[in-house]
Parts: sequence; structure tokens; C-alpha cells
Amino acid sequence: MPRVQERSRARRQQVLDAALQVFSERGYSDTAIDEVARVSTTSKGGVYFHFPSKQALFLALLDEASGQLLERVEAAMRETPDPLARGEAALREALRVFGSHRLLARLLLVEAVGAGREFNAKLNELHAAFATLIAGCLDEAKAAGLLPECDTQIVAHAWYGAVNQVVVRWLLTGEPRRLEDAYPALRSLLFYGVFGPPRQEPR
Amino acid sequence: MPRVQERSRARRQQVLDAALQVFSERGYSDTAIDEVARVSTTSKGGVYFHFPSKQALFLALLDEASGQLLERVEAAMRETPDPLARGEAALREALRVFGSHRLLARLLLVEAVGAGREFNAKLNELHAAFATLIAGCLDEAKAAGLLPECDTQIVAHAWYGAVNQVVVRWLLTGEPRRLEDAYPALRSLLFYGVFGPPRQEPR
Amino acid sequence: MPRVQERSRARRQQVLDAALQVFSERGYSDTAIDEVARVSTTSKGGVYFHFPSKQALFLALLDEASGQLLERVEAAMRETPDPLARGEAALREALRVFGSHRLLARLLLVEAVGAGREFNAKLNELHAAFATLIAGCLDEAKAAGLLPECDTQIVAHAWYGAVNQVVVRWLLTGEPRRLEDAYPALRSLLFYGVFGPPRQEPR
Amino acid sequence: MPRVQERSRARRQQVLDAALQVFSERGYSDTAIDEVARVSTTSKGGVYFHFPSKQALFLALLDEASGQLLERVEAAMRETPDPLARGEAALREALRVFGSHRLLARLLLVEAVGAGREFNAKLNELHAAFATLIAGCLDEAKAAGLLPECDTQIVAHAWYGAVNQVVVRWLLTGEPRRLEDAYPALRSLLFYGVFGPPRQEPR
DNA sequence: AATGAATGAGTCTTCATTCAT
DNA sequence: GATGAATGAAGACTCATTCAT
Repeated sequence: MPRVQERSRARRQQVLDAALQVFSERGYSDTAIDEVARVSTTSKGGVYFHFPSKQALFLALLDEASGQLLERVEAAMRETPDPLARGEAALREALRVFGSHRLLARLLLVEAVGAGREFNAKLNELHAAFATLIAGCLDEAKAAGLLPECDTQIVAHAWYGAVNQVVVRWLLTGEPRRLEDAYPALRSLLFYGVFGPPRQEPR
Repeated sequence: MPRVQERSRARRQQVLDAALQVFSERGYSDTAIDEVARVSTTSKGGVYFHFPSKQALFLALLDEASGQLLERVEAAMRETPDPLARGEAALREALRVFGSHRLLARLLLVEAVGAGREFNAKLNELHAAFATLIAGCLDEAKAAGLLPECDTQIVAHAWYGAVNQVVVRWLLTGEPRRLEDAYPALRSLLFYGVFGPPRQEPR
Repeated sequence: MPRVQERSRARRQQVLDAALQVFSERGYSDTAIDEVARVSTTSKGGVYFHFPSKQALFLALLDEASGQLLERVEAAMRETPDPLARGEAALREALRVFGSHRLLARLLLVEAVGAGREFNAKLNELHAAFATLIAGCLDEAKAAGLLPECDTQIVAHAWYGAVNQVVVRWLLTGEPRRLEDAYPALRSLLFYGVFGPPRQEPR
Repeated sequence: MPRVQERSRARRQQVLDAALQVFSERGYSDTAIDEVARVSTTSKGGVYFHFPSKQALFLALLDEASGQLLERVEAAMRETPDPLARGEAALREALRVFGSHRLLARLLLVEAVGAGREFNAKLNELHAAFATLIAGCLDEAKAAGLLPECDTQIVAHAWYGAVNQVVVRWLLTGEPRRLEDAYPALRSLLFYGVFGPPRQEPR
């Protein structure tokens, strides 16, 4: 209601947007708060009004970014009842989101990684959240007798890592041109392994 | 023979060893050259005598570390003629090396990642080298009619990423207790996908 | 009006004043920004807030100093219509300014000289400005038929150098006690050469 | 006689030559002993064997350089009995030496100037030596009744400064193309002032 | 809310000098 | 005599953070 709060919130978002841009371009350590302030058309003090410290700003950004990512993926999964199809949907949506939000991808998969021990916990949360999502599908499929016994956690993390590395490669080398083009190969590997789908899989 | 050169080389190695320790504990940005100097029982100037800059030191370290890793994995592969068994060997050896060289693992898979754009190239080299190794196995196996057609590059990177993420998880959470315990699940996923080996595979 | 800007400007001037003192006492290279900060009762960061680098600070100082000097000399010349009398006035005023601003003299005539190639351009500007001033008098006097043909540029620079060296000697040896006492001899040399004024000096 | 001493002396000279080159290109502070060592095809230790410190090296260089300059000028003066002609000879020879030894000129007239208080004494020596040379001519001419009374010291220093500034201008701007071309104008100014030689110049 | 001047600790880097070999 | 590895003090510069206005 109060106009003032609205403005404040808008300002805050402005700062977060600038932070996404700058942090994902320069990395955590090489980013100066001054730069964030400039990009958000605010002042240094302005940034500090909304976030108590650089660390907190980065953390908030990670929160927002991973929240958005998870939300989108979860939404895609929610619409898919079949557990394995849900896994496919998650995979496809993840590639879609990363592919259309390069900055977010770079932030989460590159810049946040070596940024300092303070951020490992947050990153772990993200890893765990995704792993849990995937593990959920797997467990459900297993319960339905569709899958054999396996170490769900390991498989879930490996799955997640496979996707990430494809995204990282895209970020760093530009290949494949369209990230989503990696979907079929990824899907095939994760579902059927290197041997590919049995016999006459319709591709 | 020349005593002096030997000492110099030893000193250089001493510095690299210290650098591995400090960089992988604190990360690139949070590491002070002073700290590296102290750990190598040298002086700051001593470090700078052997390496022209912090960046160069880190780069040299990445070189050495990835060189060692690759060497070990390639050695394991060299002893295995069958292309698919070779892939397994690579996987197992990678887990073995990382599992017994935590610092090296942390350096390559965590600290080097967000350390700055200057290091992306070097990291890409490593990614590419591994992907090429794996892609070599896959292509050979395909040529032998053992595998169906697939996007080798994507699959190779995904494979590599799957392994890395399992290692990262181990680094950050300590699970699984022994990294090599992740081998069976990883191998199964990468070879047969989530559906696992066909029928009564002897596990 | 805006109080803040006023303070900022005052601070800036404070730093410049301190810089004049320290640079002209210790020279460019032997001056630490810390020292300038201390003398200006600011912090190192404060200095850097107003000047982007040591070099820029020194340059700004040279600008200010040579600006002041030129202004005073030009003012003295402006009041003197006769071209040759104007030359005398310039000479006398230069000695006056240097004589009462030892730091400025030392800065411009000693410390700035070997301070580095980056400052040569600025120094040249000063030389050129003075030479132009003097050359102006000479040319005007020539046009009025008071002087014979001569290489104005060389003469102007020589004139300027003659004055400077007398000032430098005063700076380094303390002689003559009062710089302005050098005026008659200098004036005589520059106007009439070593032979001095003809018999009953026309003047 | 002893070969060893000869070599040592040659080495020493090698270092001095390198020092002249490097110091006059980079200035005192921006010159690293390493650079001098490299240019003299010696090692850092080698330089320190012949000169106890950077300061001592620079001082020795100043000594050698001003010695050479003085020697040449004194030689030119020795051959000229008439006091005023001797002054002319000194002037001409100074321009000749500087004109054909740019590095020496730059060293003495630019780089040594703001190099630090430690070198002021040495520079003063040079100034005093030249002033004394010139003052000698003047005094002798005065004794012969050729010149009127004047403050010899001031005139001598001014004379010296006039020459120097012309040389400095040449060093910094490249004008006049050939330094010796400045001779006539300089000579005229110093002998007859801005009014130039009386009527039909005796020359 | 916002600004931007100010602080000062922290870092990389340079380099004169020393000295074992 | 000469080398070059090693030292450590010194210094420019950065930047997260604070705070008066």
C-alpha cells in the first residue's frame, strides 16, 4: 500500500538486477560495490541501505536466482504426473531457463563456485534441492517398478552435474549454439546410458 | 648436476606445493601471497622470483595439477585396450585420484571455477582434454559397432560433469565417505542410464 | 552554496597544499602518498578520492603552480604597455614570485625536472608559455624597430633559462640572500649582454 | 699491467656505459639495477661488485659525465688566449658536446635534477665549476678593461642557465634540429643582450 | 532514503641489497 | 670476480564499510 515501501522495494530490485549483471560479468571478488551502485543508478550508500554487506547482497542474489530457477523447474514438473516424464521435463526446462538467462547461468554455475567458503552452503542448498527433485522422480519410478535399485543420491547428483557441465561448456565456449540442442543427447545418456535406448527406440 | 639449479627447482616446487595448499583452502582471491610465502618457508620476494605474479602462480598450479590428473588417467587408460573398459578405467582412476588428493580436487573443481576470467581458458583446456579422452573411447566403440550414433561431444561433457559433481558433493558435504564408493552408481548411470543394465546384469 | 561541495573543494585544496610542501621537500619519487595524507590531515583514501593517482596529483599540482606563476607574471606584464619595459616587469615579477614562494620554485625548477617522462610535457608547456610571453615582447619591440633581427625562440628560451638558473642557484646554495638582488645583474645581461649598457645608459 | 685489473676496469666501464644509457632513458628512480646489469651483460651482483650502491653508481656516472664535459670545454678554452673569445669557445664547445652526446645531456640537465637531494651537491659542483670558468673569463676581461663592473657570479650562472635551457628545449622538443644552430643567437644575446651587437657587428 | 566524502586495513608488486656458492 | 637466488621493507592503490548531512 504505502508508496514509500513500493519504491523501496523497486530500488531493492534495481540493485539486485544490477548485481546480477555485474557479479556475473566480473565475478564476486572483482566486483566493486561502486560498480553495482553505478549500474543501479544509485549510490554506494544506497546499496548499503538495502543490503548490509557485499556478502549479503551476493547471498540475496544467489537466493533470488536459485529460487527463480527452482520455481520454473518445479512448475514444469508439477504439470507432469509420470515420474520419468517429469525428469525429462525438469531437464528440458533447466536447459530452457539457463539458455535464456545466460547471466543467471553464469552466476550460479561459474561465479558462485569459487567465490568463497561463505557461499558453499548456499550452493549446496541448490545442489541438494535439485538432487532432491531428481531423486524424487527416481524413487517414485522405482516404487512403480519402473527402475531397478540404485544409489539415488549419487545418480541424482551425477544427473545434475551432467546438465551443469553442458551448460558451463555452453557458457565458456558457446557450444552448442543453442543450449537446448543439447537436450536429446543429454536425455539419451541420462535415461539409457552410452548404449542408448534399446533396439528400435523411436529416437 | 648443478647444485644451484637443483635448489632453485626445489624451491619452486616448494612454492607450488604451498600454493596448492593455500589456494585450495582459501580460494584464489582470499589467498595472500604472504601466506604462500610463509607456508613455503620463503619470503614474498622469493615467491616472486619464481613466479612473476599471483596470477601466473595460480596458472602454473592449475597446469601442474591438471597435468598430474590427466597423466594418471591417461596412464590408466593406456593399459586398457577395450574402448568401453577404457572408459570405465578412466572413471575409476579419476575417482581414485580425486579421492586421494582432496586439495587437487578442490583446486580444480571448486576454487579455479569462479576465480576470474583469466583462468577460464585454462579450465576449458582441462574440460576439453577430458572430453576428448572420453569422446575417443566413445568414437572407437561406435566404430566397433558397440554403440549407436550420438552427439559424442555432448555426451563426453555430460559424463565428465557427472563425475565432477559427485566429487564436488564429496568435497562440500563429505558424502559419500569414500569417494570411490560412488563408482558403481556412476558407472551404471553412465553406461546404462537410469534404467540400469538390461535384465539380469550380474551387477 | 552547497556546503558539501565547499568542503570537498576545501579538502582538495588542502591536499594540494600538502602535496606542494611534501613534493618540493622530498621530490616526486621519494614522496609517499601517506606523507601527503598526513600533512593534509586526511587519510590515504582521502587523497585518492580527490586524485586518481600519485601522478595525477603531481600533475594537478604542477598545473596549479605554473598557473599561479604565469598569472602573476602576466598580470605584471599587462600593466606595462612598453614591450621592453614589459620584459623587465616580467623578469622582476618572476624573481619576486619565486623569491617569496620557495616551495613553488623548488617544485617547478627542481623536483619536476627529473620526475619522469610523464611530466616532461607539462614542463614543456610551462617553458613554452614563458618563452611565448618573452618572444611576444621581443617581436613587438622588433616591430617597433627597437631591436635587430634575431632568433626570437632561442633568445626567449635562453632568457628564461638564465632566470631559472639564478633561481636554482638561490634554491640550492642560498645565494644571493635575497633573490631579487639578482635583478640588476640579470637585467643588464639580458638587455645589454656582458658588455653592459652603452656609456650613459639611454633608458 | 695485470690482466685481471684491466678486465675489471673494462667491466666497470661497461657498467658505467650501461648506466648512462639506462639512467638517461628512464631517470634515476625508474631505473632498476637489474636493467643496468642486463645492458652491461653482467649480473646484479656484478654491478654491486664495482659500485657499492645505486646511489654511488649514479654519482660516479655524474662524475664521469661532468668530468668529460668539463674537460672538453676546458680544452677548448685552453686553446684560446683572449678572455672573451674564450667565452665564445666555451659556449660553442658546450653546444657541440651536448649536441653529439644526447644521453650525457639528458643525464646532466634533466635526469639528475630532481633525482634527490643526495645529488644536489654534485650538481652544484658542476654549476659552480662552469660558473667559475665563465666568471674567470669575465673577470679577466674586466681586468683588461674590456668589460664594465658587474656581479660576475650572477652573470656567470645566468649565462650557464641560458645555455642549458636551450639544450633542454632541444632535448625535449627536438628544436632546433641541430643544437649548434642555436649558437649565433645565444652568443649574440650573451654578449650584446637583446639589443644585439652595436652597429656593424665586429664579429 | 539517499548521497558521497572519508577511512584504513589489506594486497600486490617492486627493488635495493646481501650472500652462499 | 661473478652469479642469481633470496630477503624484506616500502609503497601505490583498492575497496568494503561508515557516517554526517
